[in-house]
Amino acid sequence: MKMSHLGVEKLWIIMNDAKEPSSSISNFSNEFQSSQQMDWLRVQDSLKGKLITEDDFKWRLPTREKEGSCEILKYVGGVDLSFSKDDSSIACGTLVVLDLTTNKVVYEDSSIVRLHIPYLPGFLAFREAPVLLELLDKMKNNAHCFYPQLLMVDGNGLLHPRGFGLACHIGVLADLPTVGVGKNAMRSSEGSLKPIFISVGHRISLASAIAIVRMTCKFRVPEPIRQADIRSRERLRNNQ
DNA sequence: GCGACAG
DNA sequence: ATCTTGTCGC
Repeated sequence: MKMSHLGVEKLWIIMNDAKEPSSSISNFSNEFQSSQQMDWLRVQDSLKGKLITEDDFKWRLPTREKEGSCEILKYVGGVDLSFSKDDSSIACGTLVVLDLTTNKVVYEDSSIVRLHIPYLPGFLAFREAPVLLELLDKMKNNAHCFYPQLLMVDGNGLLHPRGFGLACHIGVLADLPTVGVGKNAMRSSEGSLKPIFISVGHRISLASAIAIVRMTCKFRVPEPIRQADIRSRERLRNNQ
């Protein structure tokens, strides 16, 4: 009840924030964009109702002690998009899966697409999620044995103006535990040299999210995301 | 009026 | 996100 109230308030604010444009073209364009954003706010609000922000998985973190018959976290996925320098609407979405026991990439798939949705702060998911969800879907439908038990997303989770960033969006729609990894804060906070911003995506607690990111960080950015980033850039360079 | 604003 | 050169260090 509180949530729906909040949603309505925000719609109202956006409409009243819209400045009066001088030409009717931009008037129409602005109104179109506003109504689009109203839809998006409703989608975010509704998906947020399904969000789980605590540990909700059957596996457990790898430890050095030998565990019983419990499933151990082994396959961690990473997703990222790269963009063409010539045509900024051309993007390559990439999904990789790392085996934590060997630290090797055991799965890689990517897709080059033309994006029609612009990037708008706070609405990144509507631009980037579709390609990534498709890559996940393809893997799941094939019942691939390396399908990730957890997914790291290049973008924020709860660290978002409405508490529903790209990592949450993908997590809920794919029904997969996700962790958000941001490389810039929405509100700049230069406390460290170059921090990364870890936030809860879906079906995981912040403590677990941090622990898992830690154990996959060879460099600043956790390896699953770093590999997705490197490989998507590479594919865009060669192919198309 | 100026700066901020995930990727 | 992308543009952009060299440079310091393992």
